[in-house]
Amino acid sequence: MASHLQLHVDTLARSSVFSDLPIETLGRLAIGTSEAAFARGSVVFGRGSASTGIHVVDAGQLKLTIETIQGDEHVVEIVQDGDCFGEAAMLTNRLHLLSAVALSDCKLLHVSRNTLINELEHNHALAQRLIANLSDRLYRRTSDMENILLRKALGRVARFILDELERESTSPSGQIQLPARKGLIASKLNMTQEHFSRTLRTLCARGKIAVNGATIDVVNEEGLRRIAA
Amino acid sequence: MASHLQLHVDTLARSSVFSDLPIETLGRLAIGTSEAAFARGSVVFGRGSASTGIHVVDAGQLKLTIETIQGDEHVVEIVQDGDCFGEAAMLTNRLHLLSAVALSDCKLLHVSRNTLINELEHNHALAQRLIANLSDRLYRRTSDMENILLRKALGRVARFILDELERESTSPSGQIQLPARKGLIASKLNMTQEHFSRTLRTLCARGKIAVNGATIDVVNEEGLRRIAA
DNA sequence: GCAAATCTTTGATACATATCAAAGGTGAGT
DNA sequence: ACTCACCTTTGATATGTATCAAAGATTTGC
Repeated sequence: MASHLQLHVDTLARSSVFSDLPIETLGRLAIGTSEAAFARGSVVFGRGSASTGIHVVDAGQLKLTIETIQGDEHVVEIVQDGDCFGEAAMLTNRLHLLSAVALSDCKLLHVSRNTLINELEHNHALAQRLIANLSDRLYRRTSDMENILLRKALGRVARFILDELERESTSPSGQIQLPARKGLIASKLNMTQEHFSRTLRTLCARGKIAVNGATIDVVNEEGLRRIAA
Repeated sequence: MASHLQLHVDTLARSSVFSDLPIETLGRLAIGTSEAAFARGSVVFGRGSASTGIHVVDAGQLKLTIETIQGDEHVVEIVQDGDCFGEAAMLTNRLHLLSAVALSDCKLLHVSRNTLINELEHNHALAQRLIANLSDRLYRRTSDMENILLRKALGRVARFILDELERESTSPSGQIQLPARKGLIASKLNMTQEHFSRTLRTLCARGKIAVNGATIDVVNEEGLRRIAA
């Protein structure tokens, strides 16, 4: 039992929201935390369901999507190790707008609403972490909107590649790995898979990039920048 | 001087973020607060500028937009009395993604970054208000994305009208007032002014609504709902 | 209350992107 | 290694929405 809790504490400490919080805080949160595995393709929560708490990804990858009744979907975000999701619905006490679906087998931690709300009642450090988390999310969401609404397909893809290039300062300069299947990225960029594929080829034809499966080499960064302006 | 501060305290108390906070908190915030008037059309802050604090609308109406260098713009939000804006850039300490432009003559309060950050350092009630404010904003932003990305023009306009209908529980049932110029609403719904105009006429032709200037009567709510599905 | 500026509607046309269909790849499980 | 399922590419066509242009309708400022 105690070791169970200790594992949860460790996992929480590795997440972006809860890292660096006092061990006592994590201990109290861990009591209201449960772990669950989700197989590839399973739905963690669906649009319109009530929020029961916040989810933290321990392992695996998930997509957060908005969907129509007819089955159209749009990927809003792809989350993985250390990310958390479902905060907005929990904190506003409203129904989930997004659906969360496992893209690979996942291990998730679930911190219950009550536990978090109670802790938040008197824990100022936690409140500050949450503020940082929410404002960052809001900022990035605004940035996504900017990319989707202001640019045409060619510019959106160019911007996406440049953003990835910046995020992956680790890998060999001038090369990125697509973070998910192309169809999902296309969806996040608000275009069809087919159109994404064609757009990538256009960028190749213009000598800006070279595509090799999920690997993209940026041949002409300055040119990309001009397209993404 | 003291009366100046008192006025700021009153205004802050009328805003959605700061209302119901202890008078002492508001007093401290008021010290770092300045008031400014902005004429119609003037820019409060532009995209890419550094955040200096948070803005609270005392009177007037503003648009928050994302813009391209070429001058294309998209309205992200229309703010007015009691609303505040600029939180995300301030709290993440990043540059403004949005531009804020006065749609009418405005009176704004500006709470400086330092003042707010300092107060936030030890004021838990304020932190909780900020969390509520941010999560609500994030939730609504997600909802906007849903409307823009999942529906075609006809559906977006239908959804917009239904949302307004719900917000305006005050006015005579089945009637709404457009909250801004049509061109701005069109932009918020990610379509041209021309297309918005045509879409409105289509909804009239189909017997769902009746348009009279900025007043829209909902003739067939159920039909609208079907279109907005 | 009138002129000027600004907003809105309408029409004709062009373009970006979606959709449908089918072939080519790639990877997982046996 | 082989098959089956799934992902990706390519092609042909359809459609939604933007753009350009100009006439009406409001609102603003003097």
